[in-house]
This record gives sequence, structure tokens and C-alpha cells, in this order.
Amino acid sequence: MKLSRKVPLNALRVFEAVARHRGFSRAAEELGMTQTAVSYQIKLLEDHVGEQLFLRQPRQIVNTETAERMLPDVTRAFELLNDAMVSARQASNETLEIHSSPTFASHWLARNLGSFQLDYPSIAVRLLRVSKITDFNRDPADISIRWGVGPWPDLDCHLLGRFSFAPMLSPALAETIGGVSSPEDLLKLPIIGAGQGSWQTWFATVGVPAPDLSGHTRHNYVEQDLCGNAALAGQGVAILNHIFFSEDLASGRLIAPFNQYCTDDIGIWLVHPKSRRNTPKIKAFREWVIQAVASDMQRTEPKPPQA
Amino acid sequence: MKLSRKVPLNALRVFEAVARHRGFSRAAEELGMTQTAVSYQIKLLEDHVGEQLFLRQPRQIVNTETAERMLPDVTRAFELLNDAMVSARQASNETLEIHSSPTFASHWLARNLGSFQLDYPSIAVRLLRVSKITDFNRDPADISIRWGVGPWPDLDCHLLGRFSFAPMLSPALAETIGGVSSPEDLLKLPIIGAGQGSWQTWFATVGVPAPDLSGHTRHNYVEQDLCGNAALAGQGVAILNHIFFSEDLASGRLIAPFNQYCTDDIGIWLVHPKSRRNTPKIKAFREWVIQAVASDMQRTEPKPPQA
DNA sequence: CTGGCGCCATAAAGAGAACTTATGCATGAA
DNA sequence: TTCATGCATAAGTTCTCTTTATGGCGCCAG
Repeated sequence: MKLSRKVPLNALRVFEAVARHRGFSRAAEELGMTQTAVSYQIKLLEDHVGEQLFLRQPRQIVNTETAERMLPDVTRAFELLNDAMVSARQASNETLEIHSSPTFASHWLARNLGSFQLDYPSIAVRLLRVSKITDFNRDPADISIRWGVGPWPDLDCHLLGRFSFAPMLSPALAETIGGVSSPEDLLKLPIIGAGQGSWQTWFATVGVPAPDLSGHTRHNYVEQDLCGNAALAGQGVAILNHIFFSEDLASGRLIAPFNQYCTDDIGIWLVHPKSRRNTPKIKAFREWVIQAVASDMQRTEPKPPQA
Repeated sequence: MKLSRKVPLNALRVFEAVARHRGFSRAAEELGMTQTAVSYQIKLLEDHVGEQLFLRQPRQIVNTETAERMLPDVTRAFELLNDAMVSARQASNETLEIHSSPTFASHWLARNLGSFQLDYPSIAVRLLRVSKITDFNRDPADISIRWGVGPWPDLDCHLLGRFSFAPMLSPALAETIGGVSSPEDLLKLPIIGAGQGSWQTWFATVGVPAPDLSGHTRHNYVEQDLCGNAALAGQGVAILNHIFFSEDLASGRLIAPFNQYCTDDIGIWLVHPKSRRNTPKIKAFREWVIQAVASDMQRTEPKPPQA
């Protein structure tokens, strides 16, 4: 059954305009439709009500008693609906909820988000560190930032970058074994996040046969920022992205004993539901972050080693 | 405050039901549509708002903040619209505005309307005596009762009856000429409403050659009830419908010296706009009056003379 | 852990409401 | 009278909305 069979909403909207303008043609102009369509809708409503609503007099129409009685409520109702829509639409541009991988949140967004907020002062950002992959059907997120190899189906996916990584550790820890000069030296130290494929990738890149890291189970964090914290605390050597720890390297809190950086097929992606591609706040953030990460990479990313 | 014609009203109604039921399928059932249609409308609304309104979780949906913010206003708005429709529809059954020929109003409705109101106590009748023919485009009438020969185009027309008429006068006036025994005697008296065709019709019926009534311009009323009043006042002889003056005849205030009644092609009609044929109050009155007039005629109408 | 069930999404197709174009008619003004 | 204004009607078109059909996902019971 047609929804408008019960209460003809569109007809009521037309009615409201006609009653205000005292004329079909004028109402039609406001509503952006033809006079004919207005006539049709009014007749429809009159049939529903069972009562004439307007007396058609030359030059203008006159509201009947019934129309006058209905008008205040109808006007008020459409004001409410309008308000609800407007405020919702505004709210939708006001708060941006980002569910980000903890590492990216702590080591990149935390440092760079300020510039986005300066560019878009009207958008309030709510930033959540999430480890579980965001399901837009369950979480009220606008945007998710996640690690992964490739685009996910049914989502708009934008690759922010595949970042260089290399082993890093605290200078103090390096001293305990008299400094680190060869990749094999690392094996004398606790390996943080030993289960990560990047360790194998890195050793392969520097020409060391795949070492057995199965003994290094002590600090097997999944999240890179935890690995980073452990490394900073001198608990071992971790394989970290340069871009996320560039400040720690610059300040000397961490060192990367080998200038041998490499990448793999895991990248950081920005994803959001396809349908919301053009929502202003989403579009604004997407364009900003893609540009900002690219420019950060260009500035700080080390050259990958020659194969 | 102009309401953009892009506000998706039907979607908002669906939204309201979904938010209340916390489920598309349940809302669909209430609205009498399929779950698919609900899904479609919600997506439509979400696109307009630019914001997810419901989180789809297994077994139920959850309103987002945006939805919660919109809900009170939307609910209230639809209450108002509903109220406006209901009260208008009720009002339309509450008051019946009848624009009637003065004669019928005074000499028939005034006597018989009580029985209609007993039958339909919820309908308040507003009865207006109007001489000018009712134009439903200009007057807020529900029903018009008028004299005429035949159906009018574009209107629902119901013939109530073609009534017998004959000359009538007050007994006192008759005495002034020693009683009225032949049709020609009437010409000694002032003729009321001499311009009416019924006089010619009646004289023809009783076999009197069409008399020249052009001298009788004193009481040339158009409305029969005025003619009747003049006749009651003894100002002359009028040609009147039996049905409208049966009580005056019965009480002796008027006499019809000849039992020669006749009719012509002019009748009393009940008319109303075609589109409102089935409006309850109109239907009720129409059926009542047709029946009531018919039964009154059967009871009181004199037999027309043999030609 | 497997199959049934509840609930929502998507695709395709169809119905029918709503809109437009074209035209006519009535009224009041120039 | 003629023109301009404003609404009604008819016919044809557009496109929103709906339904039917199908599939996925998560929960629960056996």
C-alpha cells in the first residue's frame, strides 16, 4: 500500500504553502512546481478531508473554516520537521568520528590533527583508538583508519601510504652488547613483536637468512605503538615505521642502527562507507589526510635500500 | 521559513516508526509495507541527512545520536499533522451547511429538519435561505436546494419533487367578492406573482384562455414564500404549492377554491459537488431528504386533475 | 558445529502517484 | 472589448516508491 494513503504528507505541505500565499500559482512558485501540480495536491487533500479547504474566488483563494483550523498545527508540524532535518544535517557536519589504528592515532594523527582543525574549525573531531577492525554497521564511526594489504569490498578505500620500517632500539640497550654493528647482533637482544612478518621481510632485505625468532615471545605485541613503547623503554629491539618514530630518532631516544629500510604490502588505509563519499566532513578529512600524509612522507621517509 | 521541497516527508514518517520499534521489519508491519520499502526509505533519509541514523546490529537496530536528537521533533510533528487531519475530518462531519431556496427552507425544512437531527445528532445543521443560485466555488455550502427545470452540469443533482400548485387566498379576501366560484372570479382580485409561468399553466389546465395579467404588478414577488405571506395577509390570490402550504390550508388560513392542481417542469433539486458524493454528512442528508420529501408527497400531495 | 530462523541489504522490475504540457474558462482591469 | 490573472481539466510522461526474489550474517538449538 502506498504510504501517502493514510495521511497525504506532500499534500499537506502544499496546503500549507497555499494557505500562506492565498493562491495556487504563488504557492507553486515557492514549491518549485507547476500550478497544475498544486491544484492536484489540494484536490487530493480535500478528498481526504472530505471538506472544501479553499474557496476559489477570482484573483485569490479564501481559506475555509476548516483550513483555518488546520493551518496552525500544520505550519507548526512542518517547522518541526524542518528544524529536525536542518539540525541533523548540521550536526552531521559538526562532529567527525574517526576510528583509527592506535599507532596511527598516537604517532601521526596526534601530531598532525591540529592543522586539520585549524583548516576546519567548525568540525569537531572525536578520535578513537581501536584495535578491532571497524564495522560501520555496528560502530557510529564516520571514518576508519586501519592497517591492511588491500582495498576492502563495499567500502571506499584510500591508501595513505606504505611506510618504511627498520629495527629500532634505545641507545642504552645497544650499549649493553657493545653496540650493534651487524644485523646478527640484534639476535642477541630481545626481539619485540617477533611474530610480525616485517622482521622476516627486513632480514631478507639485508641478506640475512631467515632467523628463528620463535624464542622471542616475551614482547609479542600486535600494535606497533606498544612495540615502540617497549623499545623506548629499552626492553628490546622492535621493527618500526620511520614515519611514526621520526621524532624519537631525531631526539636520540631511539636509534636505527642500520639505514636499511624496507616496505611490504601492508599499508595504512582510510576507509568509509561508499555512500558517504561526499559528506562534507568526510570529504574534507579525506582530502586533508591524504595530502598531509603524502607531504609528511615526502619530507621524512627514508629511501628504501637498493635490492 | 520556507520548507524545501526536498525534505523527504515519507522517509521521516518511516524513520519515526523505525525508531519507535527498533526494527525495520516491525516498522514495516505497522506501516503496512514491506521491510524492503522501509530499508529504502531509511537509506534515502540517511543520504539526505548525510549521517547514519541507525546502527544495524543483529536482532535489532540502535538509534544513533543523530536519530535520538531528531526523534522528539519528528514524533511531535506527526502527532500534529495527524491531529490536524483527524480534527478536520471530524469537523467535516460535524457541520452541514445547507443553502436553500427560502420557500423550501421556511415551509418544508423548518417543519421537518428536526427529524433529521434526531437521526443524526452529531451533525449540526447550518441552514441559510439564499435567493441567488449557490456557486460552490464561492460559498462554503455543502448542499444547495434550488428550484429549476433540470440537472445542472458538473453537479450531482437529485430531484426532490415537482409539486402541485393551485391558486390560494385568504377566506376573508374571498368574502370581499362574495366568494370564489369560477376561475374567472380570481381576476377580480389582485394577482400575486402574476409574472410566474405557473399562472398561465394553471389557467390553461382549467380551460380558461390565457388571461392578461399585465395589470397585476403590485405584488410581483419572485419567491413563493413571499407570495404566500401576501396571500395569508389577504393582499391577493397567489399560486402556491400545496406541499408548502398544506398546514395553512388545513387550518383554514388559506383556501384553495378549486381542487384543480397542476404541475410543470420546475422542480426542487438537491445539488452538491460531484466530488463530495460520498462525504458522510452529505450522503446522510441527501438520503434523508429524498426519502422524507417523497413520503410527505405521498401523504399530502393532491391528485393532479385529469387533463 | 550445523541447520534453521530472524533481520536487514541489494537487484530488478513493475505500478501508480505525481508532475508537466497544453488548453480552456471565468473574472476583473485597462 | 481585449488583455492579464488565476484555477481547472485532460492527456501524457517521469520517476518515486514498492514489491518480489534473493542473499548474507549472526544467533540459537539440537
